[in-house]
Amino acid sequence: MISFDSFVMEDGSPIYMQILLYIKRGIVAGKILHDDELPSRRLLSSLLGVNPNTVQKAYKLLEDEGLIRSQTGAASTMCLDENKIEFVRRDLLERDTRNVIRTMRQMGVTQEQAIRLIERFWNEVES
Amino acid sequence: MISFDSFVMEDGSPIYMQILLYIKRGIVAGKILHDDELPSRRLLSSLLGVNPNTVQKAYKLLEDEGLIRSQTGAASTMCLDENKIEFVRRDLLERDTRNVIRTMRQMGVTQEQAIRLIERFWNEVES
Amino acid sequence: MISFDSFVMEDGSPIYMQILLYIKRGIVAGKILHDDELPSRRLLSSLLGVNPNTVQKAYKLLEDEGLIRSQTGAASTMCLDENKIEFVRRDLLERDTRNVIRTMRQMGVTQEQAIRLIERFWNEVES
Amino acid sequence: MISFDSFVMEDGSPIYMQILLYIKRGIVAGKILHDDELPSRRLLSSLLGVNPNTVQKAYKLLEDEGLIRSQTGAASTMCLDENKIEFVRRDLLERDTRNVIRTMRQMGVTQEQAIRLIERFWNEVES
DNA sequence: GTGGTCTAGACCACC
DNA sequence: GTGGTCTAGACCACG
Repeated sequence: MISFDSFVMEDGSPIYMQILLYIKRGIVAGKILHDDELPSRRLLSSLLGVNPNTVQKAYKLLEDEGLIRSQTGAASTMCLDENKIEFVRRDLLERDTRNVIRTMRQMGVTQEQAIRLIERFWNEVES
Repeated sequence: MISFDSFVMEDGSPIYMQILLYIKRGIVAGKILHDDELPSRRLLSSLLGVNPNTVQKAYKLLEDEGLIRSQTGAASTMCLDENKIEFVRRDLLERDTRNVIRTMRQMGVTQEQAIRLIERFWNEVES
Repeated sequence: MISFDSFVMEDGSPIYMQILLYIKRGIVAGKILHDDELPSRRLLSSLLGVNPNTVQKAYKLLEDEGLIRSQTGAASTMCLDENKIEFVRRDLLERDTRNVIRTMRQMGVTQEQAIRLIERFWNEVES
Repeated sequence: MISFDSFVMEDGSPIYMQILLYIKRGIVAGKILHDDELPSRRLLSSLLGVNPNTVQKAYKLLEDEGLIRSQTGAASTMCLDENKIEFVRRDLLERDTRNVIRTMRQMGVTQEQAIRLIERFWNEVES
């Protein structure tokens, strides 16, 4: 069963999108594998303290992307292969990195300063 | 007049918030100074391809924070001093860095890999 | 459920203000009581042929005044006590009366003529 | 020259509309007559403390209704006849009276109470 | 279904 | 031209 222990809710972006990205990042990290079972809508919504509809929306989008297989009466499972994983990896890793860099540069931070910032805060951030 | 040349619109967060943060990051970068003139709501909205009200919302929030001075019939101007700038800097730098790190860790990226990614993409990102 | 049967839309003042005043006048009239349920934003907006946001604005202002209690997923309800009712009564009765008198006097109508006009039209106006 | 001494600015309705109605009510009152001269845009705007454009807008609407005659280089003058006056009278007097009555009835005020209110406040209201 | 927010377009008052 | 407000429509999260 996929763990949501390290899920941290932020505000500013829709909850269903945060759930969706959390799962995609787990795929990139290799922590979420083919055939892994997802928690039920009901269970996850109670874990995260959100509405079941919100979880449903995230699952639905992942299913539309072909990353999740749902069947009534049984747990949804991940439906991955090397191609999909590679696609998600490229998409997320590059996009996130580029966003970081753009943000830092907007603040006038140099490459060296950015690296220093990451080193300084790396071990403080809650996992 | 404050330049929005390097503004890049993303999705996932409200447009008015992206505008607000772009300005705050310019303050941190030292590219936006006290008494600098802001583009009018109409001009900026047409530059960014959004509704004037969306710009208005960003400006209004900055005015509520005391970072902008508005008077009808004249251009809005920045209203900064050392204290305000330092406050914005601390707020943004930490928040952005922590977000980056959390995202990276969710993707199973180590500190060393994160630094490598930044080095690799730093010069590719449009300024 | 509070009735809006006798609501008549005019132009010249913002719709959200007309809705707000209609409710306040119902409070003064004793037709709207503590714990009465308000129609939902969507229902009322469709009844009046306006946008749900316009209703939302009126409700929000009433909530800010403490006259309405709202919670997502449930109907909004009136939140009244004797003090609030008396405050609204004094505010509205005087303000409306003074406006009437100023208008009439601008038109050169004497007190006697004004009373005659009211007597003449009183029973013609739709309730 | 038409006097604006008793003009009282309210909020909630556009200023240009208040000016327009003030003039129409003066017509109804018989205080404004055919061929009377209107103050210039510039003079009236400074008297009322508003923008010349706002006065211009009111004058323009009155001109469109045929109640005002404008000619460059000379003062605008009222352009009235019995028909127009009667039309304005019916329009304003009836509309205002009906509005008053509807407002009062919404507040649960009886005809007798309404008359009492008017008698009570009549002499208090600034002319 | 409920309340709340974000974006959009038109209008008002001012310079 | 400027800043500000009102109305409108779509979307989000919740019950």
